[in-house]
Amino acid sequence: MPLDEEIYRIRRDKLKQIEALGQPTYRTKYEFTHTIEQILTSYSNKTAEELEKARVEVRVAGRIMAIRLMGKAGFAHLRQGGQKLQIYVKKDAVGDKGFELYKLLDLGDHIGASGYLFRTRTGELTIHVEELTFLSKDLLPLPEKWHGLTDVELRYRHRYVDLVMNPEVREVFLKRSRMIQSMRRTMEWHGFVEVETPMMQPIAGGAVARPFVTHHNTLDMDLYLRIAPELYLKRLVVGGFDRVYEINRNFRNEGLGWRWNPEFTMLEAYQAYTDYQGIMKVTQEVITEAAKAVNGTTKSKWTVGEEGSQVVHELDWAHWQRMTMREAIIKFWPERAGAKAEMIDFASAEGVKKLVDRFNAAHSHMAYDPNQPTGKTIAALFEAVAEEQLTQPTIIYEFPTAVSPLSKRKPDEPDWTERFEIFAGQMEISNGFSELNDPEDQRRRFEAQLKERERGDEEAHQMDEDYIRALSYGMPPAGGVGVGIDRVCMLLTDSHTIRDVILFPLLRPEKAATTEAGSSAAKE
RNA sequence: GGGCGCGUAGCUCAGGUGGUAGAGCAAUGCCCUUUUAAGGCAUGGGUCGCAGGUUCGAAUCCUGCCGCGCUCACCA
Repeated sequence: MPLDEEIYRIRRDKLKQIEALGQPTYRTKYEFTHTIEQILTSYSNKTAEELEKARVEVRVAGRIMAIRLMGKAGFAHLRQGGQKLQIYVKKDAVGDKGFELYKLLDLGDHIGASGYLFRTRTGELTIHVEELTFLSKDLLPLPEKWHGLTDVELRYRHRYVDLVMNPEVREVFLKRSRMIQSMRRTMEWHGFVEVETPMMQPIAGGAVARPFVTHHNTLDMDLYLRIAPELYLKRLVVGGFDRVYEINRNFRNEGLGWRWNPEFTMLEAYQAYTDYQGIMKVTQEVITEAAKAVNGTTKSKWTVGEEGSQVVHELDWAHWQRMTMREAIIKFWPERAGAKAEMIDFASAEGVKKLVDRFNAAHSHMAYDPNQPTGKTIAALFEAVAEEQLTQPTIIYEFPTAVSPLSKRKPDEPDWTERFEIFAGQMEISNGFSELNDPEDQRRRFEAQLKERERGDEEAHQMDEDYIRALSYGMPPAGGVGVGIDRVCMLLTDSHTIRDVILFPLLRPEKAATTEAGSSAAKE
């Protein structure tokens, strides 16, 4: 019999013995007087004498994380709400039955304990237990107490165990919660209304990505899980919601990686009567306030590099660097690539091609397709040259029209749009622009995207006639933005994989995949 | 998808250049009424990821597969 089955059986037997002691095995509730955190904050500064003089009676509940039996007395550590408190169980104090119960407890069990506070010889604040109440049994063995659960796969697959064993994991998700609360507060403060728009859409629009497909039986139609809420939120701006936002999941059927999970959370917002500069200001404030809510300061640590040669950056969320995409390419132009790029180079396809040639001669490779629009090449060049240099929060603005099918053009440079992205820690964390509200221009942009699609770009935007109709009813000028919540959370918690800020990241199924793949391979 | 690495007890890990499996924690029994990675004595626990191959003999060598991690390309 495998060990965990044996332990399971042994612990079920103990459960029966516990019942025989008169303790319901899965009772419905336990009235506690204090959380463990309350006890720690209220009594940590009380001396042994003070606790003795004015006895403090408490009832707490928690999970046993350590247990030490010494003949006719014993200790245990209870954890509840992320905090730990020791209890002391003495046969004289809890009686024969109470002590029998104590001896039947295992690591991981939930119990209630009532008694009074005291300090042990070593000074640790402890409950002197007078009554033990059994609450729930852990039938499966917890991981080793010292190293905890470190196997990354098990940590993600058995997140519940990860959370029990690794307090710092719990802390990251508490910070994530505080971060999102703060973002909602800031948006509300600015008069934005939170809405929910479809997750299942007949046309997957509002971004450039491959969608997941699903099917509705009664209507017999294919639907796409949304890749962005953008086009629906802008329909709401048409409808008179001047300030509107949504915090919710997007789904993109693409690769996984340290910054990519197929479902991820986005804050997306639209503000009427402003442009990309206006929405940029709101976005900066949302992130600055979130940083404060998470870490109590606008600074956060960002550790880069392998263990041993680590560099710790201090990200400053109150000071934002700013440059146009073209300025960024010029600024970060690598010395190895010869003469620096100049503004004039971006004005023609030939100029851009020369830049790519120079860059590729010095570096390894940047894909270049002479048939694709020049703007697309410039954007690719930016990613190759500058993106990995962007550690501190940096706003990059003015993007090529060719890669910005939903943004308004710059009045003086129609090949460029009023669009910005925010970068930090080598990641894009936000994307915003002055929203294109000319329905005829929008139709031409969609048509240009359709051409890209015909050229084989599966991710190019689809035509959305209803969206054009909405614009035709008149959308006020507006600025809009999306903020990648998971990535901001990574940056604010010094987490270097998106899986550490998503409670249940996508993994291959545990057993089924193995068996299925195995059996189909056997058939072939 | 390509490259590199990993998979041994419930957990954290040794071992491995071929000779049939080890530690600590966890578990079980006994001792112990202020311990704290409690301690002491004893005991149980493994298809060494899966399937084939080489061999008298495979955890170890070879092949394939599965899973995981890192990395490159595409993507927020």
